[in-house]
Amino acid sequence: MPRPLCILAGRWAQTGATRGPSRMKTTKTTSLDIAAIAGVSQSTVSRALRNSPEVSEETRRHIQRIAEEMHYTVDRNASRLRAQTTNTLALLFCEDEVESHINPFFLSILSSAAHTAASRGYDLLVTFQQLSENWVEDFQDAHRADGLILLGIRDRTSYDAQLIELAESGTPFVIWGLEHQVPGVSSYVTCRNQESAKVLTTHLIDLGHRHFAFIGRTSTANPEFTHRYQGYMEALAHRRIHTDADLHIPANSSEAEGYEAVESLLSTGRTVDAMVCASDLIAIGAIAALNDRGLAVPADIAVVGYDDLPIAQYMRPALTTVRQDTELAGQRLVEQLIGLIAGHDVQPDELPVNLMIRQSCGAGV
Amino acid sequence: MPRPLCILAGRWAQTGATRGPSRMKTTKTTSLDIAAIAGVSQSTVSRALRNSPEVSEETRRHIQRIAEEMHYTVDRNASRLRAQTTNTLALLFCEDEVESHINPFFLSILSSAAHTAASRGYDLLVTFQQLSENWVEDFQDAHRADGLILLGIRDRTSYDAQLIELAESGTPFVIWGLEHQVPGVSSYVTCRNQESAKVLTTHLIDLGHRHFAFIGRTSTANPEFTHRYQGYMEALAHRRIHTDADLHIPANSSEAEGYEAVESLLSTGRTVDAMVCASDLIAIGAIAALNDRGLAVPADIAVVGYDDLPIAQYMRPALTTVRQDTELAGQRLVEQLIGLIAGHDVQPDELPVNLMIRQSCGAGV
DNA sequence: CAAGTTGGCGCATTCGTATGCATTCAGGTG
DNA sequence: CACCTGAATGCATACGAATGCGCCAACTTG
Repeated sequence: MPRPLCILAGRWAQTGATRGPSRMKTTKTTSLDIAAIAGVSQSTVSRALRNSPEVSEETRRHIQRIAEEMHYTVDRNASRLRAQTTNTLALLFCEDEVESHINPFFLSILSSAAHTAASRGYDLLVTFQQLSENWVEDFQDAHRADGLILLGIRDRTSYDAQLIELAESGTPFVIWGLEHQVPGVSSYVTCRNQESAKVLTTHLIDLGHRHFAFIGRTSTANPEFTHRYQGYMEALAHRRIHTDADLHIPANSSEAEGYEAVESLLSTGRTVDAMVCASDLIAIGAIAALNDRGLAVPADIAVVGYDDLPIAQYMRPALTTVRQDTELAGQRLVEQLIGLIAGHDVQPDELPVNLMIRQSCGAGV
Repeated sequence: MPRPLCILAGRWAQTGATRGPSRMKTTKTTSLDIAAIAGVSQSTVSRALRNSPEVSEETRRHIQRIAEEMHYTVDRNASRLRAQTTNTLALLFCEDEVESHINPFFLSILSSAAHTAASRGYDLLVTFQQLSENWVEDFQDAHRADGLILLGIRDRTSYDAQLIELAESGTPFVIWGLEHQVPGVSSYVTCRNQESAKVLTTHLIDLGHRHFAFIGRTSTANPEFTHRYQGYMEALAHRRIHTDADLHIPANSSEAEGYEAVESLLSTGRTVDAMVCASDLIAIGAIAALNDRGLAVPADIAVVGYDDLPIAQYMRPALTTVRQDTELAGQRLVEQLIGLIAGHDVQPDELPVNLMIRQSCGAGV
């Protein structure tokens, strides 16, 4: 028996002058149209396009070919409404008012995260969020995103309450750079900050430096910098090198604060021959300040940073620093988040890093 | 007569163990729930929350208060499906395979665009798009976004066909840095590249430089650089300063190409005392190359860039460059796009720029 | 060969909101 | 006082895809 003859959905050419000027609008192609052409039901079309095992191989191919020919694409809003999902991940840059420009470092994470999300069929929503606002309602209740990626959370204390609320609401999320995990709900990705800072500092010691300073604000509030500081102190302790508390200057990650930190350090008149900066931005500011005081890097003083921004290898002297694998980071953030959304247990990642030895430490080529 | 007694929608506490482990799920609050509590119909709730003039001031306030107390938020998927809109803007970073890392310059545009979009009630979707893929179906047909913002289109020829297709599909879009307009459908935002390059070059001439080179690839393919080059040539012509064709070295916007360009320039043995780079990244690479050859900036040779990346003011010598107002750029891109979506006629923007005179040109403080 | 099994598909309903149209009621008019 | 007007609200449906359930035919099995 032949398939029943089908009537093409008869809704065409409603010239909808609603929006643009003179924008022609034939009614959009729907799964019903495809069904009619393929001679099957709409349900079958839906299943075929989602690769459900319930449709036969043959029918599936038939439908998929027609869909492609018709340039049909599943309407995401309808799909999402019905399935109660968003297929969207939200990436939040958490901003301080203090820090006006975002760390360029995050851009490469963003890029990698966007690629990974796309390849997994997820959309990526980007927002820049103030501390004060509350995300939970926005993202969970309004079905804006299935899960969150949090970048730039440096000040844990300010965020703690919100993180707890977020976790309690059951919204899956992953954090970059802060070891905060609620099994089944949230996870994190960090780099081996402490270990790498220790290696980096040891390298400076091996080069003969003995008078160290550390620039970067540490506190429970600032976990990455704190771990780097701990690694630094470990290396010094291990080699029995003394350092004073006033040789640790707080600074957030910006050129400006790096600059200021060095100015205040120099004004104390302390002797320093090596400076470990908690980020490249700080190092860049620090080197500028040193130059302005007539001090040469690395001849008079060695400086190292952390992040390996693209600029690091093109500065003169080129900056010795620690490269974090931002591509992997973005990828893992997304993969973990998708795992959490699917209800899996995921393991946090502590990514390996690479020491990039260049000239600013006095050892480079 | 009192309002009819209302029955609370009786759908609660279905423990849906579909997704997470042990994730409690009471049924989501809907506009029907709000309606029941407020003692009105769902339609009225919908209208009240959208501030429709059809509901009385009193009812509106009543409903809005209840909605707030219940932490109710409109479900975006349902709303979008019904209204056939997405309230979403897509921002595409158009990538070359060549250029692996994105210009940090774009990050600040992104940030500003995200803020502006949010304040207008739009979501911002970010993707990194390959040349080859076709956006039209994805974004228009699948209701992924109401309009597109295109960043990083440098090579016009490769994109032209796609831009035309996009315009024909009626998808509103705006482009950064490329003067491409289809009235009612697309528009653009650029900076006054030519004018500012002329001013910048004239400044170098005033400082006494006479032997110029320009580094940056120009072609119809690369409109921003081309305009900067034109401004540069205008300034030279105006002051009757001669320059040869081989003193114009092509380079895309990256440190690496800037570096190479200078190497190839120096290997020709030509005398040059001022170098105009089409972007800061190029200038950074160029300065590195000069240093590596033992040439001092600005003592032996002046170098200027374009973009005013954050790093520019912290290099030593600090880089003389042209600041583009990225905040305004992001804002205008979004505002134009929203205008186009609403069916308005919008005017392209040519934003003013600022000359940032620092040390690398030999004039700075 | 009858009875049970299963792969493949269709029917009907559902997701939560927006909106055209019908309805109601208060106030104004001739 | 009958009638009209308009403001405010309710009713019913549509948006387009996903999915539980039921049906049918083609098998398998004893």
